[in-house]
Amino acid sequence: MADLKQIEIARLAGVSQATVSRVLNNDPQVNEEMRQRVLAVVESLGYVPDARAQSLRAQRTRLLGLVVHRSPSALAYDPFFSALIASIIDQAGKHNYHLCVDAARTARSQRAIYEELLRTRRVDGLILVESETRDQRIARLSQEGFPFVLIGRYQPEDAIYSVDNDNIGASRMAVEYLISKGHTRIAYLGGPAGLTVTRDRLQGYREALEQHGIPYDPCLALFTESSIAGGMDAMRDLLSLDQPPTALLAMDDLIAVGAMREAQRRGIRIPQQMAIVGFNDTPLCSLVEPALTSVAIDIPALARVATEHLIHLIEGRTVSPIRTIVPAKLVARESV
Amino acid sequence: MADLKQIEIARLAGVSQATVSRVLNNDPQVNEEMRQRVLAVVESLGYVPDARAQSLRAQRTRLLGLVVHRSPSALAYDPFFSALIASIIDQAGKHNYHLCVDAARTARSQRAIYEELLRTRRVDGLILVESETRDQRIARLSQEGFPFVLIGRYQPEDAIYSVDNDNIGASRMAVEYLISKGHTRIAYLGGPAGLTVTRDRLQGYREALEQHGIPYDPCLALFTESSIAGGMDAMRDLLSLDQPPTALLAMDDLIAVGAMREAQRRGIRIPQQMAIVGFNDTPLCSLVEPALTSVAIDIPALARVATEHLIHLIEGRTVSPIRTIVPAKLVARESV
DNA sequence: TTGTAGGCGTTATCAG
DNA sequence: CTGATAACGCCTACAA
Repeated sequence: MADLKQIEIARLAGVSQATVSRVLNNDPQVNEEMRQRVLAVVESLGYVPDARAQSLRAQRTRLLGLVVHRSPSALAYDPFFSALIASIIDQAGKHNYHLCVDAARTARSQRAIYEELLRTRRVDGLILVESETRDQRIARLSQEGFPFVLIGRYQPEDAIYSVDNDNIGASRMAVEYLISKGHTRIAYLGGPAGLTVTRDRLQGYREALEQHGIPYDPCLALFTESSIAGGMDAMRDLLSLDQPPTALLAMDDLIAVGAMREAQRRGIRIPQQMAIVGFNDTPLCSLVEPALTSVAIDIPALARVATEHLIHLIEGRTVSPIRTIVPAKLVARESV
Repeated sequence: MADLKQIEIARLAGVSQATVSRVLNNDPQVNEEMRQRVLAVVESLGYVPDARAQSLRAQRTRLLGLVVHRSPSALAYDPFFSALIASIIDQAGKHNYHLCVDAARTARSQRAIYEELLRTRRVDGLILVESETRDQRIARLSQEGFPFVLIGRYQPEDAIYSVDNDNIGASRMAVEYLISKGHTRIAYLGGPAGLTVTRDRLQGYREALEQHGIPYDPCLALFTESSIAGGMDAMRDLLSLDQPPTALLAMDDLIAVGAMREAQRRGIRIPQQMAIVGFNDTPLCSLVEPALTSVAIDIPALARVATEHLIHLIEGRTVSPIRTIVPAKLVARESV
């Protein structure tokens, strides 16, 4: 039962091992009778081909890779990442691929993990997230000709496959919403400054301000890590300003919730004294008091496009690099 | 650059391919000079062995499998699972293993996924979670002699490797805490009734009641799905009872938060009119108002033990099956 | 239509 | 101590 291989099946069915292989691969030109004979044995023993041998032979593992730049605890509590991973697993499964997830805490180990995944050919392709302006990984992977897609942005935009939210537009929309509510002193809480998402959303923020004749005040644009603690820190900084803002757009819900908590801790009422908009529309939004207004990202769509493009790339159906933009929308709740 | 193999290295170093392999595997009996010559070429070209070939040859992939019985969206928003996955990735990485995560929505596809992972030998071993009393998977895997560990419980307990929280004890402790606060009408909200966790925590609940002479009322023990919606439903049921409870222990934080929300929506004050204890001590606890008292599970410890035992099993260091219990503790906040 | 045989890149067992 | 050589299980020309 344990070490079943095609040659065993062949013996029992009285055919050659090659025929077994052909039957299993639906080769149309095998005699119907033999096919049945082989299939009968295969079924009865529950034979399934060895993925390791197939991987070597076919030069592909049917494994997709995703490396997350988070410590385990940060990953665990970031609903955006959890949702993304879940959606990718789902999509990959539909195409008969599996997902191999790795985490890289330190910058040094990041490098090593990407190298290992790439060079060992353990995975057929990679999905990249959280791109930086001059992303080392992207340069490396393009140069090696390794299949990958980016969820994010990279320049020049037509150089690689990428999928992204309409970050600039979504951010502009969110700020315009705040302006329409009468706010003019609006802060922006970004994630790490190097990330393209941070910058794109900053740009949308600035565009909206400019369009409404509100001067951009650099004191109101802060960068922090994507966590509740990061949001709390940022809010402390904002409140120590001479002229604190009356509204803020945070780059994700964790930051927004952290900021909200810190403000409330100091007796500031939301939304009366401080309006807050988050990003990602995670379930957190409806759990906090008041419920958080947030920009909804279509994570399943992001995952779907990324996965499908990657599989196309892997399977050699080469099309020219494509950039896909997934729309976002504002979900109004009580925090504005 | 692309298709580098040992034979290329061998040619450039002027040795045989076998020697290259030996050097890479730290065979102590290769001449130091040759070793250096080979290593020089390896370094300069950045050669790394092909994992696919190694997998076939060694009959192992260095991949661990985890199948999550959740729909993508449910998985995404369940902090317990996210934390568990993250911790396993972390541990596996330390032993040079990777994690392959799959999700099985329907019962039918579950079966298929386990079969495929097992039979194709795509992964070297499996980590199982959410065991049921008569778990099909476990019977199957034991029978096939496939390496696996269970995070949960299965009987007989010494038949397999398993790691578990002290669920009975933890639950008893939580209920005793509620009793010490003067409650006598205490409800239990379990997850799906077939799961051993659900039953174990129910048992601890009953033991605590019994010990304090409080009769067990089956109307107060409800089973629902692990989600906020599940908790809301359950609370509705509880409140429609003739004698609603004044306190409740929920099997996880999602259920607890759902129950809390529903109670608050109906004007019930927490903890004055209804005390609530959750399970897992996820970050949700400090996000809700009032902050949720919860039983803290040591997820990293669970992941560590499970991963290490599994790797032992895979690598053939056979010890007799072991059951490990990880202690839990109560984290008191404001909801009691 | 079917069988034979070579090779995917490694590792490990032999001789030398 | 090193170099041929044979697997590992599968797929696919090529030959029959």
